[in-house]
Amino acid sequence: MNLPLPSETIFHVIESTIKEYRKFAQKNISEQIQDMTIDQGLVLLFLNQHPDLTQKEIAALVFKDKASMTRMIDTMVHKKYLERSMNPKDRRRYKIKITAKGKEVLKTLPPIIHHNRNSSLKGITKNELNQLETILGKIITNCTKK
Amino acid sequence: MNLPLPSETIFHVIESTIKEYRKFAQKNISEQIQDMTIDQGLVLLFLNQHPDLTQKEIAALVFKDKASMTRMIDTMVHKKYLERSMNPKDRRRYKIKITAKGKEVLKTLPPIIHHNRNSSLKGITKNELNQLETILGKIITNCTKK
DNA sequence: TTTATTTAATTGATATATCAACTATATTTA
DNA sequence: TAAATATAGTTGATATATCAATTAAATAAA
Repeated sequence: MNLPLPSETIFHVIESTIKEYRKFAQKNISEQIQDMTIDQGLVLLFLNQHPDLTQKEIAALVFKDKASMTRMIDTMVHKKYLERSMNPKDRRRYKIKITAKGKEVLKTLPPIIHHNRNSSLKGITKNELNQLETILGKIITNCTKK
Repeated sequence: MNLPLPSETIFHVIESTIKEYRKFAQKNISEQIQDMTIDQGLVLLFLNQHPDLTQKEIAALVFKDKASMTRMIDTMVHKKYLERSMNPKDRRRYKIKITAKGKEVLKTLPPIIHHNRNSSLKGITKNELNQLETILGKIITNCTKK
C-alpha cells in the first residue's frame, strides 16, 4: 500500500493552520493581558453575549467536555473573572456571572481578537472564505454522518 | 465593537473539522487495534518510511514538543512498539527501531488510515483540495511571518 | 586545544484533558 | 403520584501537554 505520509495530507495542513493561529492569537493576547488563555477569553466572549449559557453549552462551543469545563470555570472563578450562583429555575445548573474584573478584560479583549482574525485572514477574499467553509463542511459531514 | 462570536468564525470551522476527523479516525483505529492512539500510529508511519528521524523531528511532524515526544516514545517502548538504542554517529540521539509488534501494527494500520482519509474526503474534488490547501497556506503564512 | 555555544533528549513541576462513576435535580412514564 | 430515566455538574484517576531547568554530547570559536 502506497500511503502518503500524514505530513503530506490535507489533515496535516488543517491541523497546522489551527495550531499556528492559536499560537499567534495567544501571543497577541498575552502581550496585553497576563494570565489569560485563548479559551478563557472565548468563554468570556460567549458569556458576554449569551449570559444564560450552561457549562455544558459553553463546553461544546469551545470543544471541551463538561469535566474540563467544570475545571476551567473553577480557575476562572478563582482568578475572579467569573462567579457562580445557583440558578433557581433549574437547580442543577449554575448562573455564571462575569465579574467587574471580567468586564474589564472584555474591554481589552475584543480589539485584540479582531486584530488576530483580520491579520491572519489578510489577502483572503470573501469568496475564498466561503469556499473554505463549504469544503470543510463537507469533511465534517463525512466524519459525523451516521 | 461588533465582534462576531468565535463560533461564527472560520477558525471555529477549522477546529471543528480537525476535531471531528480525529474522533472519526480514532474510532476506526480503535475498532481494530486496541490501545493505539492516532498519534502513536502516525509516529509508526513516519518511522517506517524514515527510520532515521530524531525524536525532535518526529515531534515537529505530529505537532508536539520534544518533552511530549520523550514521553510518547517512552510509552510506545513500554508497549513494545518501539525500541531505543544508542546512535553511534551522534550519541545525543537515539536510534529508534520499530519492533516486530510494531511491524505487525504497520500491516493493519495503513488500510484503516487509507479508509479514514478517503471516506472523510468523499465528494471533494482535487480542485477543491487544492483550493483548501492554498487558502489555509495563506492563513499559516499570515500567522507565522515576521 | 581549551572554552564557549549549540543541540538532543530527559526530568520535575504544573497545567490541562478525558473517562467513568457519582450526586442532585428535573422530567418522563407507568 | 411513585418509579424510572435523563440531565447538569462534580470528582478521582489517569493520561497528555507544556515550561523551564538540566545533562551529555557535538560543534564552533578563542
